Amino acid sequence: MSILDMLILAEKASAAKHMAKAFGGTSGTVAGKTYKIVHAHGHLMEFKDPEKMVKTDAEKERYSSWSDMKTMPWNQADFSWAKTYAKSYNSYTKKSKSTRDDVNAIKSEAANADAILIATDNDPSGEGDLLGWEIVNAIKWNKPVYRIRFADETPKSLNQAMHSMVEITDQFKQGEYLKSDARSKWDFLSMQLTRISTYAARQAGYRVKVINQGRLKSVIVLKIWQQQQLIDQYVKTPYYEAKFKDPAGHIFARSLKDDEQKRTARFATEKDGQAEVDKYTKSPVTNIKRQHKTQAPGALIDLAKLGSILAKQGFNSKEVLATYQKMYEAEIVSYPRTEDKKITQEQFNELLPVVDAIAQVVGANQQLLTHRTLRSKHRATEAAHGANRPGVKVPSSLESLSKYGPSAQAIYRTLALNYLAILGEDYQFDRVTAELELYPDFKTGFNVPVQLNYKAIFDDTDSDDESNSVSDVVGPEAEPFVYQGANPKPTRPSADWIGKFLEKHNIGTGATRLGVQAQLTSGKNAFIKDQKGFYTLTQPGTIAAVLVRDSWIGSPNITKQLFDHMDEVGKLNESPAIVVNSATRVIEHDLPIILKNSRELTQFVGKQVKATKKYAAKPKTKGQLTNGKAVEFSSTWGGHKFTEGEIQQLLAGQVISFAAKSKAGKAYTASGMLKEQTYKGKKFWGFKADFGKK
DNA sequence: GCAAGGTC
Repeated sequence: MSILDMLILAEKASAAKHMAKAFGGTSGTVAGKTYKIVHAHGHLMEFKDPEKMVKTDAEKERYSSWSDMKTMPWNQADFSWAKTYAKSYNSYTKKSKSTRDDVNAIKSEAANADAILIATDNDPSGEGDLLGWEIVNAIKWNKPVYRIRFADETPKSLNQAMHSMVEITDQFKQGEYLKSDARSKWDFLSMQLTRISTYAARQAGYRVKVINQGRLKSVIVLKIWQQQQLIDQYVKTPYYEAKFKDPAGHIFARSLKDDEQKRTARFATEKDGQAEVDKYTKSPVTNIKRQHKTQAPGALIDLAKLGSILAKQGFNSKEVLATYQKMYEAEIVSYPRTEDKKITQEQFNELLPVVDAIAQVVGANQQLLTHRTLRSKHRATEAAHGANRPGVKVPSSLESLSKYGPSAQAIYRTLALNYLAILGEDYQFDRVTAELELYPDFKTGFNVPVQLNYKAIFDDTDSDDESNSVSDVVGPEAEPFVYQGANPKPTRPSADWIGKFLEKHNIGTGATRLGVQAQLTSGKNAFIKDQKGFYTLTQPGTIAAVLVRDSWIGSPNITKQLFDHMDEVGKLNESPAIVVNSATRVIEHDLPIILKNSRELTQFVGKQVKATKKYAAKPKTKGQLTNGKAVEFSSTWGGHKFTEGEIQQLLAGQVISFAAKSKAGKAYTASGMLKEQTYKGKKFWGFKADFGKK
């Protein structure tokens, strides 16, 4: 006899905490059901390695290969799609640990319940459904499963959700689960492109570790590479154009809308420009208009934007993510991994009593914080977490935050000022416009600040605005002059620029966008070098990019297509198998392209190669053991190449001896036999010397 | 040694 009607499964600790608050405890009665709340921390399960999802020895060999391109594309029907406990990484202890204990803890609580309720936020990608079902399947649950979804974690929303729970016991009829499961399989299959790229780079003679490719990674490195090409190919082409200037320095110019207009107004030489200018005379300024305008504070920032602001101050994304996480756990800042850029009225109200204290800590002028209502442009009707902002717990000082990490003070200051700006009044300015009496096509326009208001707290505009120092006195006359301009230089790749690109194409999520950039910019095998937010590709990064030129995986369109099909799966209009199969179409298409691109690598990375030595995969010998088992092993050892006779002896399980060389170059006689060995947790067959008998 | 998606 069960003790509980319902085991409520939350996605993470903070959600479980909010539910406990909403329902009156970690266990009790809600909506007429007895319950207990447990929580995961994200995905607790993940796919096993490819070679561990297949049955036969031949399949295991096929799916272990990094060097035989004939083994790809993989046949996904060979896979069991079995999952194993994920390794969770703790940034405090810098240790990774299996989620086995977490799953078992949930399992033992479930033993007391009649049903499990998957309770995660209303994420249209279905990720909450997937991680819920992963746990339900892992504990071999065979009783009813229910589902609630909620837009935010306020008691009101959570209690409402409890009154509209639905039964979803058949997971294969649940669109959200099916679509997200298909997405995860698609992404998993895309790992073939990493093996293909690694192989292709080595074949081309590059001593590389792993050349990672995927929907995010490939798009990011290729985009940076293409932009770098544009910059390298950029030729500054000056042009000379007639403009006018008044005594205060205001420029009067024509607005050149298309290329045709630009061609007729701009000249290639200064001489021709001067000839054009000579056609004009000094002109009185007329039609001066002064219009009063206002501008409300901009949007609140998300994590990617915060990362790019701090990058300019010299903090790297990896450190910012880790420090932010620690500050979130201390409740000093709000939940990090959100895509929300607005907040709900409740979230606004919650913070209102402490805004003066926050202002004091960051040194903002409290007298500017007069707009104590939430503007509609910042208000969301639903937001699970709300935009990144300070928490209700206010630190005693900025200095006290240093214990969370090097960027802690900068994170808090930036978040706080950005948030406090929405409590400032609108920026007030005069828009002044004027034109020339003799040549009315020549116009000027500029803004004169009247009251900075919110901009005095946090200025969100890029600095390419008109200078504030221009005088607001226009005219009375303006004289023609030769203006020298040039075609614009392509933007330098930066964290901000990549963030906007990914967001525009809907690639990755708020959490993964910054995470992947952190991954690509750190470690020994980094693909991107980050210099105060500006990106350049390292040598392996350049190799990764060149290999995916003209490929599908390097195109933002592949994610769009994947998501479009996922939506159809979600509506049960399309079979998940079609989505998963489309990954195989990508491998078929991209494999020959990557191999072809590898032949052009020297053209782009040739000069940067440190080790010019050709580097090829070690030659392997295939054969059969006396028990019939097929094995593959290196055909050389210690500088010695096994003879045909030695290979037969090794396969027969015999001990052989030969002249070998140590790494230091010392000659000795090696004796040993063929053995199954383990390297970094992976099993392989190879010659094993018996040093005891040497 | 591999992906992207959650999480700490």
